[in-house]
Amino acid sequence: MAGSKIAPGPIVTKNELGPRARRKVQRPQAILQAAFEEFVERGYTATRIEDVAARASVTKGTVYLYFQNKEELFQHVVGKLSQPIFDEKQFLEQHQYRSCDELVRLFLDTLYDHMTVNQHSREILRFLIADGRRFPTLGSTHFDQFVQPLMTMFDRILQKGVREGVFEIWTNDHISQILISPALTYAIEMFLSADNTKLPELKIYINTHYEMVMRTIRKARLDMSDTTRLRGYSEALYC
Amino acid sequence: MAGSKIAPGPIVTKNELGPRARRKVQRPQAILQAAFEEFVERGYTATRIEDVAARASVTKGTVYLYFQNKEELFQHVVGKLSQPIFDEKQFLEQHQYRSCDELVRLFLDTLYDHMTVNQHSREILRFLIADGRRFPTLGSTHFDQFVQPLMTMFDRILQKGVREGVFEIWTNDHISQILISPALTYAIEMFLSADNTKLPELKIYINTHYEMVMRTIRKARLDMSDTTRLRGYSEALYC
Amino acid sequence: MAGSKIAPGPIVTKNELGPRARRKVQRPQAILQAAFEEFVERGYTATRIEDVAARASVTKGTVYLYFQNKEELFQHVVGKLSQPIFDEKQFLEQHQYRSCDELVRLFLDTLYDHMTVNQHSREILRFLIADGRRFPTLGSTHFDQFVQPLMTMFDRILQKGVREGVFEIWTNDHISQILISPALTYAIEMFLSADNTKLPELKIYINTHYEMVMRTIRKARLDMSDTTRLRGYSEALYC
Amino acid sequence: MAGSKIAPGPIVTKNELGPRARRKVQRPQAILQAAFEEFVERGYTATRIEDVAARASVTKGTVYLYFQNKEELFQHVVGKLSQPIFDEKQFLEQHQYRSCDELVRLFLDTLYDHMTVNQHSREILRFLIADGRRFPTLGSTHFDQFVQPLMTMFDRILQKGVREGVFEIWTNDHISQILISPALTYAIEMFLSADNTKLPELKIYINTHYEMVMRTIRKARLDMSDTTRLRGYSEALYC
DNA sequence: GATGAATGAGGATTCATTCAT
DNA sequence: AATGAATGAATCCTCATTCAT
Repeated sequence: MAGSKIAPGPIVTKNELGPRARRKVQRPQAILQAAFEEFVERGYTATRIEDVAARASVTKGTVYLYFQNKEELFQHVVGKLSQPIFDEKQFLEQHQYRSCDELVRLFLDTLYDHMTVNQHSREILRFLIADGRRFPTLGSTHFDQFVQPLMTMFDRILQKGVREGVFEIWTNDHISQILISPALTYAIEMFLSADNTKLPELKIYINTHYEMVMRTIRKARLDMSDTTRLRGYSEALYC
Repeated sequence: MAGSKIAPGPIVTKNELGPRARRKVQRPQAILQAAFEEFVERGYTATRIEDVAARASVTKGTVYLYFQNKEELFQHVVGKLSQPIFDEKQFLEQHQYRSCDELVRLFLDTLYDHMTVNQHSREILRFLIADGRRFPTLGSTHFDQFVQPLMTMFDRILQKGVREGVFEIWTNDHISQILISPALTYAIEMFLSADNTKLPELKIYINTHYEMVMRTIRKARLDMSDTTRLRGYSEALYC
Repeated sequence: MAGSKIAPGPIVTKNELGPRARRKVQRPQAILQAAFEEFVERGYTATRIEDVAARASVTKGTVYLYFQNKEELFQHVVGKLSQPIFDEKQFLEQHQYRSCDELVRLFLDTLYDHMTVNQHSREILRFLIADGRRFPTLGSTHFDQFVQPLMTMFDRILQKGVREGVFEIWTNDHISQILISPALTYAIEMFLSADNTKLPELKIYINTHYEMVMRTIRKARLDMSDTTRLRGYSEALYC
Repeated sequence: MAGSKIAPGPIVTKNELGPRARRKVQRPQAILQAAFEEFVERGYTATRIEDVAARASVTKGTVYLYFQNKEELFQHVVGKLSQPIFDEKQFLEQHQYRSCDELVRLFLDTLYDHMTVNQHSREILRFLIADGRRFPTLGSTHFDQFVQPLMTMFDRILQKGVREGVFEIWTNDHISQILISPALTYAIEMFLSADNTKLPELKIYINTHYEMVMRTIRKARLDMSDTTRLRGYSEALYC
């Protein structure tokens, strides 16, 4: 920009930024974070730009310095959240020597962990549902960017299991979606219960979910005689 | 509930109501219906009382004749929706001679049918999620009135199956909730996909869901040599 | 509207309006008048709806009850002003026995009268000039509705004079426009001089204007010895 | 005037200015020019300092370095424009041997030329009319600096004609103003017609204007018998 | 009971102006 | 001298709510 010609302030030889420049980089981040929190707390319509600004410790005007308007701000917030929560390749490589059963368990653990720990991954759902009508693109965008990758990865694990003869999938119709569903239910319960009093204890919930998955897809081995088998590896992974 | 004020006093066996009285009874119903539709379409904040009024073919003032304010109107709308979608006793009596497998299937069919056909049953979810923060009571109210009964009924079916020796349930922790989850996922997908292009075909989806449930809970499949393999432990857990 | 069904208030048999209805008719007029005055005083951009409202003794909201937004209000104001200031047929019939000289004088008198007495007829010019860029349609609309009729009428008078042999017009090019110009100059001076101190005295100004017109178009003056001096050439040009 | 601060200190006979000093001189000029163009395009209120700055290739801050605030900037712009468009003495000396008829024609040609070619001379009018109320001094200032000199010069030509016995002025009341009026009308039409489609062809318009003037003021000579006299000199001057 | 005109608090957005760099 | 990030007053417009008819 024009600034480069004039080189305002010290000619920075090192890679340090002046306080102005540093702030200019941080501001939009701070605003996005503040906006996220406000949107989460109140929803799109009820969120006031002024509150976003206050939370980011700036004033109204500053928000408009970085974002055209409220809608654009919202889109940016959601866009940032829609990023895939974990990298497929990395996941598979990292755990390439695990059994398929263990992969399923790891997948679930990672998924619930994200949902629980990472507020972002969870609250985006609320946006999509609450303001989906107002921003029709959001839904499909998020689906492509966030949900689809999850599904695909789970599918890969299933297929791996099938190839290795440990899983048996009787249909390809929506099977991943159905098997993952309890995680969604849990997420939704999380924001339905204002106080988390009635919320299921996560550990136990995952156990049951995992068991459901395994019972659904594990190949029935004729020579099974160890009734405690299910317990074993589950406990090995999850303590 | 609040509905009692408004509820048309169902059983008017004798003399019909005069036109005045009839209107007095119908007006609030019409307004509630209109409000429901508007709230569904736009969410709480974005819904304007005037639009509700117009949709109900009355004027703003009239709305305030029957409801204190916008918030009360909303509460009434949600309250009305939260009523259980199907009656447990009736369901069980009606199908008392069915096998447990069939009961599960019937339960699922009924559930999906309600969600698909009955906009109310589906959209209430959106309310809860979208405006849950604004109305903290909603979540738990709805849970008690709407979700819990569903859960309980499914539980009864499971228990019946266990008693009859066809189902085997290894845990009591959230099992109903987890087994029903795919229905919730479907509902959410319904309002996330603006156009219903990508929506799974319902029949197939239910089939997979049903299969998942049965594989999870059905006692040792016939083609397995050891049909009793899991019994002991399941009974130990489930009392 | 809905009101008719219910007939609010007394069933008015005579042609009296209730206080509400009466106000409803008067309000838009009052708002338009107030808007006109504010726009005149400050121009489009600097005029605040709230001030318009205050001047009309209502509140902001009421203005928006009758006009979509500021721009529409402005358009209405201008539209109302653009109406022709006097009726051509009526003017000609009313004065059919006057001499052409008298008609010219009457035309000028009427024109200046409107400009002087009727603030509207004068101030519209300011709008067109000041905010013409913002509302491109205004200019041509006003020209068609307001200026063109004036011009046409003046033309008719000239032609009448030519037919009767008292006027002689050597060209058709913009002659009306040029002969009327001093009125425009006067109008503009009127709003350029904040205090009307330096303003020409109207009567004298019109006299000079009239004389200018007559000297330009009157056929050979009587005190000239050669009354036919210009005839040939004028007829050649004007057909 | 205010211009003195900014005016480049006209007579720099000796040593050239260094780049710094040169910029110090050029900046305000560039800003004034940019401001002029923006004010012309949008009017006072709708013009944003930032746009002025951008057009002058500087930043907002720089504008405030040279001008206290928006209003002062505007005053400077108008002040600069109000300078007389042509020098009376120069004009008269330059054309001292022309006939009075020719002087009138020359005067008109110069006037229209300025209005047409020189955007400044024309647009100042728009300022005065559009924002006259906001800046009451503007009107009279401009009148004194711009209009009055024009009028006076035209008066001088008339008086010269009278002295030489070719013009006959029957009154002193506003005669110059009235005779010059068509030029104003033309100017106004220029900015009323967004596209210059309907605009009169300038050459022809001036011809008619000139003819009007001459018919109004030329002394009726008894011995006139040459009906083509008017054509002659008009064509001589204007081809 | 019903109406709908009127209200005015509230929120999005703009932009002149300041000032640290 | 120049920059441009930050400010916040100002203004348009909306809409829940009231109340005279």
